[in-house]
Amino acid sequence: MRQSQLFTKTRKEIPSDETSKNAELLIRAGFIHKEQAGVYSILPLGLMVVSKIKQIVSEEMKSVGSTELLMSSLQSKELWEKTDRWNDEKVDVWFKSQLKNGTEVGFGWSHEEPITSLMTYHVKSYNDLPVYVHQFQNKLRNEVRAKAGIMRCREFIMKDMYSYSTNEEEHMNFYNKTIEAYKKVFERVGLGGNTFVTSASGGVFTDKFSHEFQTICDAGEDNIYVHKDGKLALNEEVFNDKTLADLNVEKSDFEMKKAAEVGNIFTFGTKKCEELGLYFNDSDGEKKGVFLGSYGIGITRLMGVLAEVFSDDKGLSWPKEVSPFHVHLVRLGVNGTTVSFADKVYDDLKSNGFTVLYDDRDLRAGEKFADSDLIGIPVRFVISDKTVAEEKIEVKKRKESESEVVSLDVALKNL
RNA sequence: CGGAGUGUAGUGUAACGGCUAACAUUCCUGUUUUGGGAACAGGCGACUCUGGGUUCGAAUCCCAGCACUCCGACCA
Repeated sequence: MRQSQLFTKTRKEIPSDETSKNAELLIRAGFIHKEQAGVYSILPLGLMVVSKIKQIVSEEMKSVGSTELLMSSLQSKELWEKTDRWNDEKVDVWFKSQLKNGTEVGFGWSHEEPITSLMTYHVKSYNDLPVYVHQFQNKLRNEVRAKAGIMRCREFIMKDMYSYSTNEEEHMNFYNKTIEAYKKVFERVGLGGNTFVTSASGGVFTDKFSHEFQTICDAGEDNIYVHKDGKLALNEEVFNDKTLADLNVEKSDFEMKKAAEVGNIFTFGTKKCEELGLYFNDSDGEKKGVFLGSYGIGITRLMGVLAEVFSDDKGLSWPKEVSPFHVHLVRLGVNGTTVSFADKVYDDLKSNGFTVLYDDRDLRAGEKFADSDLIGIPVRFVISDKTVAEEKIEVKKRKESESEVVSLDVALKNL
């Protein structure tokens, strides 16, 4: 798109009410807008990043056999009472309201209950299982304290996936496939090297262990212990003598790191489905409870982690896979030849299937470069009165300081 | 939810209890400029978070509320 049509403005000044790097940069560059503490609107550039992340997650979820749906945000009290999770003493993040007639409703902070209830209408037999579904949805959680920019919000986008299996073995098969799929997600968004699968407690979800995906990041809220082999990692909450003994490892082989939880997976077992009346008839005619698993990735939090990890003193620096555009085409100068050449390159890039942010504004070079660095598209093409004579383009990568002047054909190889 | 701090043009800051609340930036007009956030001139923009109180006089002091940030507790 033409940058002259992008309504968002960049800011030089750091917002005084933000101290986290992710929020500072994302706000300054025009990716998000703060509405309240822990509540952010997503602006066009931010939405492009969110869409890229969603696309990657969606592809990987589909690769393990999940189909996408979209649950409602308003939820009924009765369902959550069946599993004893309506009570504010049990779940303290509920936002609740009531209908005009006094009926109480909750705003979805998670969807195990409603989606399991939904499944009772569709799952009757072992022939109907397994079922894997996921959605991208705005979760509402009444966090006592929002913090760290978009890392912990009261409203945020989450991918949640649910698996319904006939037995534990079938469940574990999917669970393990999902671990691999999650690893691919984090590799694809550029965080493969610093994201660890860690064992953690199940929290309010389950009595069993769960697995978290933790990305090493100063803005994170968790402390994890990474084993020197680089493969095993444990959350602080389960880093104790018993766990170490169970795993047969030495405490001294671990190093503590600050990390942000970008994904997690839980095994529920059959209890919740039984509480909500989700049973199936097995091949021998026996009625059995369905085996449930739950799998989350915080999409907006992931954007925050990406901003934290991929940025420098000049601004954001997106990995190629999640950048809002493939290339930032910066035009310097307004003489006719330069403009028409830049317009042509813009059209050529688009027709080659690339997404382009075309800085067609009549501003000085310094301001354009500063904006370009701040927004952080990985590749910049500069067209100016200097380069236009030979119909060349100056290519500069966001992470590098040198640039080269080449023809369009050569420049394309950088994308 | 405990503790600490901060609320002044869109943004970032200043102003001893005392003149029309200042400066920078953004934005608007114009001139000149055009490879790292240009220069000059003019202009718009603030009931100083809200409500009380002290005082001849409050952005400034006091109280309450609200908002925001940080620390802790909590936490997918």
